[in-house]
This record gives sequence, C-alpha cells and structure tokens, in this order.
Amino acid sequence: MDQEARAHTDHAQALRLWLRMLTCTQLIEKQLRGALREQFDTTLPRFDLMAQLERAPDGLKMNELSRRMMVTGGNTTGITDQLVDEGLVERVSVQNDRRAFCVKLTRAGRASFADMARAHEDWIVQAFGDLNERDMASLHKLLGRVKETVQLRDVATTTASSSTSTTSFTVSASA
Amino acid sequence: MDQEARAHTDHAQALRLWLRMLTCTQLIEKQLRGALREQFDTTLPRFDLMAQLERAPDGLKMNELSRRMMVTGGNTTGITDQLVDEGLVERVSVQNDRRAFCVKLTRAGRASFADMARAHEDWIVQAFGDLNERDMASLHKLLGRVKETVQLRDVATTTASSSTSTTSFTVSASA
DNA sequence: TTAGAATTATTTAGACCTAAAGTAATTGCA
DNA sequence: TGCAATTACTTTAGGTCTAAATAATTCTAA
Repeated sequence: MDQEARAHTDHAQALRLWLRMLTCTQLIEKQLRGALREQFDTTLPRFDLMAQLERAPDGLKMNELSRRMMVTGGNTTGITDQLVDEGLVERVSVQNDRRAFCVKLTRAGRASFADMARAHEDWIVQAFGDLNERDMASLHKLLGRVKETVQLRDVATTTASSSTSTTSFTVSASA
Repeated sequence: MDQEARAHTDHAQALRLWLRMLTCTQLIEKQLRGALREQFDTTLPRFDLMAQLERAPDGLKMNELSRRMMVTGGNTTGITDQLVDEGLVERVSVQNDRRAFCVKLTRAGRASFADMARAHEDWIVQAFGDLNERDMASLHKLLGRVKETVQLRDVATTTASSSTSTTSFTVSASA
C-alpha cells in the first residue's frame, strides 16, 4: 500500500516534469523561430543545419548531417536544396564514393551564419538568464542523466525492431 | 578582462545547456511518437489534444485548446476535424456565442484515451527512470525558473510587436 | 443605433517532418 | 567475375505546423 502510494506519486511527478520540460523547450523554440524570422528572414531548421556545418569545417556527409540534426534524410535533402539554391551551402562530391556528397558552408554561408549566431547566443543567454553558473551546471548534469537513459532505450528498441528473433551474438555484434 | 572571460564561459554554458535540453526533449518525443504509432496507430498531436480535453471535462473552446497545446488555431482545427470524423471528439455549440464551439471527448474518446494514457505514463516514468524523487524535484524547480523567465519575455515581445510606438497607457491597457 | 474594433474559428499557402519506396554506387563474398 | 547485400541519397505521400487572410459574430462607443 505504501509502495503503491509512492509509485503513484512518482508517476505524477515524472509526468509533471515532462510537461514542464516540453513547455520550456517549446517556448524557447517558439521565441527563436520568431526572432530568426523577424531579424534574419530565415527558419530554425535552416539555422540548425548551418550551425552543424559551422562546427564541421571540413563539411559533413548527408547522412551524418541528418544524424546530428536528429531528423530523417529526406528532410535534410530538402533544407540543403534550399540553402544550395541561395548559395549559403555547397555539395562537394567525395573522392572514391560517387554516392556521397560532402556538404559545406560557402563563404557567404559562413558570413551569414556569423551574424545569426551572435544574436542566437544572446537569445539563449537571456532564456537562461535567471540561472547562475551553479544552477546551469546542475541542470546540465541532471539532463545528462536523462539523455543517457533515453539514448540507451532508443538504441535498444531500434536494435530490437530491426532484428526480429536473432541470436544474442547478432545483437551484441550490431550494438 | 576577467569579466569578459566569465561572460564568454556563461554564453558557452548556456548554449550547451540549451542543446542538451533540446536533445532530451527530441529524443523523448521521438520515442513517444514511435510508440504511439506502433501500439495505438495514432500520433502525438492527436494524443496531446485528447489529453487536454481529458483534463477539462466541460470541454474547451478552440482558442483555449490551441493556447494550451501551444500551437496555432489552424492546426487545432485540422486535428480536431480528424478526431471528430473518428467519433473520438465532438464540437458542441456554445450558448450566447454563435462563433464559438466547445470541444469535448466523446465516450469512445475517453475510453480510447484511458488506454493510451496508461502506456504513456509508463514511457515517461521510464524516460526519467534514472532520477530519484529529489532529482526530479530539483529538475522541476530549475525548469520552473526557466519557464518563468521565458514566459515573461514572450508576453513582453508579443505586446511590443502588436503595438508599435504607443503610449504607456495603451501598453498597459492591452496587457 | 450603428460603424468600427475585437474576437472566434476556418481556410490557404508554404515550410517542415516522417516513413517508406526508389535509384544508384559500393562492398563482400563465393 | 558475378551477384546479393549494404550504403548514400532522393523522391513520394501524407500528417504537422505556422503566418496570414477570410468570414462570421460580438462588443464598444460615439
């Protein structure tokens, strides 16, 4: 009975926590989206793609770019197409693999991103402006544990669903 | 110089924190989306809409429903249409205001939601499974402060943008 | 009372995103 | 070598989401 009561509280607590986390993320995303639109006439996914490329000066292959953005490949294709049309990004063919492209920021892309990144940084700093360094560190750490838990689960489920009825060897080999 | 160095660290810290928070949310959302699809052949927005109605037994007007779901009205119209077609939700006309509808779960909708809510609860509890009650309380509290900060900013910007160059009277009147 | 402002919901155009299927190139292996 | 499996990317179909425009109703104030 005591145990059941505690279990019940835990569930409600976890649900409340999830709702709050979702709300925070959505509010911040909404603000970023609006500000990017107003001040730079662009969108969050386009900014995200360019941010990934900025961190990878040698460029990224499409599949790696999709993985880092946590979106599907088809989606990445579309956004890359736009940015290529606008001259902010370029597809470079890869030596020894004619299937793959390496996507890079152009000079114009780097310049454009630099402007946006400055503003973006300010927006984020303001969003967490009520927290001091210790608070941020603590939040970062707690979220790190959540991330680990969920990532493990993610790997487990995708492995399980992509290999129905296998030996333990196959599972450990693919993991 | 010392101050500049600290400011720089703060910025990087806030950015890392934001990226981690975004990643966590996206991972959990992705898992929920997949599970709802596999086990109940439905989607996250549909589930969210029904969850809002479950918490409001008297039903909600479309604009209030949109506000709570934090999406635009047009979006809510589309999802509501689907659920009405499937008999899970109903639009009831409102007394004294022929513009408005009150959206409610039907009996079938409540039953359907009850099943999904049980599973949803388990998924969320698992996502935060590595945290004990104290961790969750601490995370909840920190996110609460972030939420307050961002919500204040949100109100400020929407108010400002909807009233260009006005007297302070007009601002306070529309707020 | 009545014109204009505000509110409520929907429609529209377009971007985003996914899952699944399709195309082309590469690798592995018998 | 030949061919199956894999890999890289794109295309397609359909749901989601936004911002802006539209239509209907209600409110407000002269």
